[in-house]
Amino acid sequence: MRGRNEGMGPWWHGRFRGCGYRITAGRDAILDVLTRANKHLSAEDIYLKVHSIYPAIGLTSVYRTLEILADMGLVLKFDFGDGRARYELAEGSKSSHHHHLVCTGCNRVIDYTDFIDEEVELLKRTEKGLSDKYNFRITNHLIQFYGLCDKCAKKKGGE
Amino acid sequence: MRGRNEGMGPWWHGRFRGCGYRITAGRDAILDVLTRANKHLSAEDIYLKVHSIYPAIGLTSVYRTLEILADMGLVLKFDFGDGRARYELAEGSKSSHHHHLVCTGCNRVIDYTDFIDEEVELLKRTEKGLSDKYNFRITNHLIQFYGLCDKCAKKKGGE
DNA sequence: CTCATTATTGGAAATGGTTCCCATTATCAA
DNA sequence: TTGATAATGGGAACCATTTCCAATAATGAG
Ligand SMILES: [Mn+2]
Ligand SMILES: [Mn+2]
Ligand SMILES: [Zn+2]
Ligand SMILES: [Zn+2]
Repeated sequence: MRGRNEGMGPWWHGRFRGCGYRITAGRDAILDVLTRANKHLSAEDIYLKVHSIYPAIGLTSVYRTLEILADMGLVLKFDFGDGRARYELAEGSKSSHHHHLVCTGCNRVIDYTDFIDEEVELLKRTEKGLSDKYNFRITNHLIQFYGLCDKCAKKKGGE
Repeated sequence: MRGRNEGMGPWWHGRFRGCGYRITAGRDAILDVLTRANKHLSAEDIYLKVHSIYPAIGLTSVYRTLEILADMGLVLKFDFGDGRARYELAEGSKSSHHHHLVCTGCNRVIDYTDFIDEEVELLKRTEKGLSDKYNFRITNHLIQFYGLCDKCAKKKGGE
C-alpha cells in the first residue's frame, strides 16, 4: 500500500540529476510553488511565495532556476503583454496542454482546452509541413487569442 | 491616366484624421519606413531608419506613434524573445496575413503562409466557440512555432 | 492669411524587469 | 570526511520602455 515513490525524492529530482544539476533547497521550494500554483506566476510572484517558506531564497536564483526549467521543458514562459514574463508548469500531473485567451483590457488570462484536439491535430500537420519546407526542427508552439473579456467589453461599450 | 490618389496624401492620412490624430512629418516618415520594410523592425531600427531621412525625429515619438498604430490595428507588435518588441505593418498592400516560425537559436524569424487557409478556418471556428463560452470579444490571434533553423540544428547536433 | 488652441514633440531623467558579477556557501562523488 | 566546483544571494549594472515638461507645430475658426 505504500506510494511507489517511497524513499526517493519528488519527481523532478531525477530530471535534475539526469541533466547534471544539483538538488538544492531553493530549487525544491520553487518547484513546490510551481506545482501548487494554478495561476500564471511572475518571477516576483514565485519569489514572494518561496520566500515565505524558505526565506533564504534570492530573486536571482528564482530567475536562474526558471531559466533552467524552461530549457529542460518543465516550465513554459509566456508574455501576456503586461511587461513581465509569466511561468507555468508544463504538461504535468494537474495541467494538460492548453492555450490562452488574453484580455487586452485587464490582462486576465483564461486557460482553455476546448477545440484543443482539433487544434493539436492541425498543428501537427502544419508542423510537419513547415519542418519539411523550411528545414526547421520545431519543438514548441504558441497560440493565444486576444480580445476583451465580458467585464472590459461592457466597460468600453458603456462609455 | 492620373493615379486615383492625385491631390490627397497617403492612405493612412484618412485613418489618422478619422481618429482625431494630426498628421506630422515624423508620423509620415515612420509610416514610410514601415511600408518600405520587409523585416520585423524594433523601435530602435525604425528610429535609425527614420532618422536618416528626418533627423529631427526622437525615439520617444517612435514609441508613441507605434503605440497609436498598434491601437488602430495598422501595425502588429510581436515578442520574438530577444528582449525587444518587433513591429510590422498589418495586412496591407504588400503583406498578407501570416504566422511566424521562430528560431530559438539565432532568433531568425520566418513568415509563412502555408496552411494559412486551414489555420484561419479552424481559428474562426475556435474563436466563435470561445467567444460564446467565455463571453470574450476576440479581436486578434497569435500563432508562432518555435524550434531550431537548419543552421542552428546543425551547430547543436555537431557538438 | 492670422491667430489661438492644444496635440505633438524631443530630450533628459526615471522606471522596472532582468541579468551580471563575485565572494561565500552548499552539494555530492570519491 | 573532504575536495572540486556548482549554486547562491545581494547589489550593481543593464537596457528597453515610460514619464515628464517646456518648446513647437498642426489645425480650424475667423
Ligand atoms: Mn495556462
Ligand atoms: Mn511577419
Ligand atoms: Zn478584461
Ligand atoms: Zn537559427
